[in-house]
Amino acid sequence: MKGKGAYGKLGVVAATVSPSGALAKEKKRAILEATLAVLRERGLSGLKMEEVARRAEVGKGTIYLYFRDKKDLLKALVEERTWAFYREVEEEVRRKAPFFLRLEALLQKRLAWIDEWRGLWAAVAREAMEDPTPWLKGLHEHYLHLLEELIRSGQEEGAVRPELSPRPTAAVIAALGCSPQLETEAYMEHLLLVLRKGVAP
Amino acid sequence: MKGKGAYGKLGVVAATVSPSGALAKEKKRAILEATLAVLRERGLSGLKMEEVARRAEVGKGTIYLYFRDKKDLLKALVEERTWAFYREVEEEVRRKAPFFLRLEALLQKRLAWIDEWRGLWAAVAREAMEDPTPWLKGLHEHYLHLLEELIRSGQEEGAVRPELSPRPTAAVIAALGCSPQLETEAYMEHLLLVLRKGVAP
Amino acid sequence: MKGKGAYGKLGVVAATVSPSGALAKEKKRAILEATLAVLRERGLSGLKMEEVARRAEVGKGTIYLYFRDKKDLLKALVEERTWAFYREVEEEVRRKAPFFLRLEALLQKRLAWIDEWRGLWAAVAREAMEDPTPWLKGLHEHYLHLLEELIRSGQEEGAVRPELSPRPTAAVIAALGCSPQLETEAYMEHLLLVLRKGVAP
Amino acid sequence: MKGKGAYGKLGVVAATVSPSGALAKEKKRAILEATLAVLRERGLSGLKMEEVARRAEVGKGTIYLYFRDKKDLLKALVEERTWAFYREVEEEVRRKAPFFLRLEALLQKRLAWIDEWRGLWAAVAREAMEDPTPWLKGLHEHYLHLLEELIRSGQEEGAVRPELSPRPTAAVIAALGCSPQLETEAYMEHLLLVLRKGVAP
DNA sequence: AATGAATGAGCGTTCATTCAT
DNA sequence: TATGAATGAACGCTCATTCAT
Repeated sequence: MKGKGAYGKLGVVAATVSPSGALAKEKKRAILEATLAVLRERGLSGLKMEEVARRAEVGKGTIYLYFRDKKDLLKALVEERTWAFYREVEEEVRRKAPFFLRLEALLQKRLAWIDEWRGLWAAVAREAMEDPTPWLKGLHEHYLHLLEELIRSGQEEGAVRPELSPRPTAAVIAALGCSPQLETEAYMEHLLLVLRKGVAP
Repeated sequence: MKGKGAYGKLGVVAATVSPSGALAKEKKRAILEATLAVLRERGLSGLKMEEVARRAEVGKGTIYLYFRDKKDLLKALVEERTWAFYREVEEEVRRKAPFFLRLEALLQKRLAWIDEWRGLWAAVAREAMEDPTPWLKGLHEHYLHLLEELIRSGQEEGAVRPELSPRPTAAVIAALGCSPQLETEAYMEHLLLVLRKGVAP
Repeated sequence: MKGKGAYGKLGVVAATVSPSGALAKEKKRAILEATLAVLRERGLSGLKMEEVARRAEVGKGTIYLYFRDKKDLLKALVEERTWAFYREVEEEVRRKAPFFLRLEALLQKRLAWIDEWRGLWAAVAREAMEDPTPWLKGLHEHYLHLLEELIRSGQEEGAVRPELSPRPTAAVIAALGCSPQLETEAYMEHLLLVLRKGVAP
Repeated sequence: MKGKGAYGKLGVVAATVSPSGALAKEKKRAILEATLAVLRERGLSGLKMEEVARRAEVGKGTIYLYFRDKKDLLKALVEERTWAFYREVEEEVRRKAPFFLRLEALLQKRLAWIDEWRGLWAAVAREAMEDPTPWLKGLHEHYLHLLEELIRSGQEEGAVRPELSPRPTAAVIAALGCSPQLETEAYMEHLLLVLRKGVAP
């Protein structure tokens, strides 16, 4: 935060200090990907900037052209990955397909996402932000909205019991896979049982 | 030669049997308690041995009389707290009381436990152990058994729908509060609806 | 500036965070001495904490028990050395001895001091403080006062021409050796000529 | 292989003869000027090549077309500025004008020069050269010669007391403003008193 | 000639761990 | 048993320098 003054003569001062351009985006992506990979393999305390650089095949200093510091890198990672996941969920929710197919695909994505983080998501978010609580709340709210939308569309489609209120049901679905130890099979079995219209609970 | 020098050649590793005695136990407890407090306040990367010592009102070196190193301290913390929680759950499960009272008390305890860790539980466990997966699986299995036992006793008591299989239902209950953002109210509402015998789902 | 909280049970919280005690003072002194030595040999950009530690025969981390950071170390050095010099000057000024003996001794001390810093004094002061100007002004004012006192005592003693005003004369003496290149011999010759009562200028 | 790699094998060191041409000279000047500006504002440790480039409105790499490295840049700066000052002094010394006017103008220039460097001159010189002492001595000798010449011309003109030897007097004048804290008013007062012929000292 | 993205050696600083007391 | 001053390996980050364009 020292000398970010306007560079060059053109007023095209990028929003970030980062190098701009198409292949710059590519490099940024590579760094984020490497970060997650190291995080999964070595855990939070095993996350060293040097190894991230090695993994991303860039110089150590290069990371600092794209991210202010380690904290900023983690923040970018958490945000980017979380929104990417939500975009996928959104797509799935709005896809033209029978409710239970969409539900299953969505749950698979959720599990993949959980697995991707190995339970470190919350801890990384805490490292990344001063007070992560409001941000986390906001994210979760967004997720719940998507799931509510899914339930409603399932009810309109006639696949889901109409007497279920969307919000609590969404909350239950949201809980899936919060911990890597959950028995996903059993969880799904329960969901199918509870949601499916015309089946005795 | 101070610092992190070679760990005792000739196997003369000072067996960390810990000081014995009653007030020694008390000191150990104070250290573990301080560790969790610092963890909650400062996060995983903010956990410094020095601050733990200050909080526990002992010297920095004293911690090393009770725990081999930081990793060992974390391991002890995770184990101690987790088993303490399971003991409470067990007690609740076996208490002589109507099913739904026990269920509610249990869910409250679960929420308190979740809140206690602020989502750091998994990350701390990863710091503490080389390969945490089997250990975590074992723990969770134990928890599920307790919940299954609860469901069964509820069915025997006639409070829970007999057609629910205990295992999947236990899995759903176990998921409660895995993330601090879950809507616990909604979650409970859903559970009551689904479990309670004689109520249309 | 993180956790300076009260240590120990005794309320004897030292003014600094530094370890207190007699041999602690000794260590602090050794570090400061080493700092100046490195500074003289390697210049400002050649001043590495590691070499200071090696020179002071302490561990690198030990320096940080006595000084907050490099800047703080430099600040302590500048202050300590400067005041030490002024104390010597003061002693000389007030010594019971003929004026010209005191003047010569004082000028020798000044030269030793100048040589000690190798012209880096001002640069080090700038590294050490946010805005060094007022502090420098204050120091110099103190020095000028001492020299004025010297002139006046010389005049009372009858050794110095009474028509010289003390302040300007003090300013001229203060200028001696500001740069290591000054010809001290010539400078002294001039001073003797100008000051000595009863000698044609 | 980027970074600080081996300096051209086979002696293919791009002789830093600098780009030639008129506007090339202009660019070199801009870089030197920017260097001094940054030095004054941020001090020696705050002197970053990047900021120099920004100030000079050239690319960072461009600096390396005109100067071998940072050290070379500093050396060029010290030399250029010092000689420029001496040229001004020389001009003043040889100007056709009454002695005391020339003296005053010279002292003003000296003060401006001192102010320009903010006490960093010696430190910068030390950064710039391996062993700066002989070079500094040479410079100072040149300055003293000029001042001696001034004194002599003042004596020939009949304005300066003939009994003063030029060398010591030159040394005293040279000392003016060696430190930014000197009381220049007082210093001048003293000089006028001492030098002016026909005035009782 | 000019540029600035990329690099990595190097440095300041932290903090888990030891051990003399 | 208890302590905290001392240590140095390790890590985050900087910035002079290079070189493809």
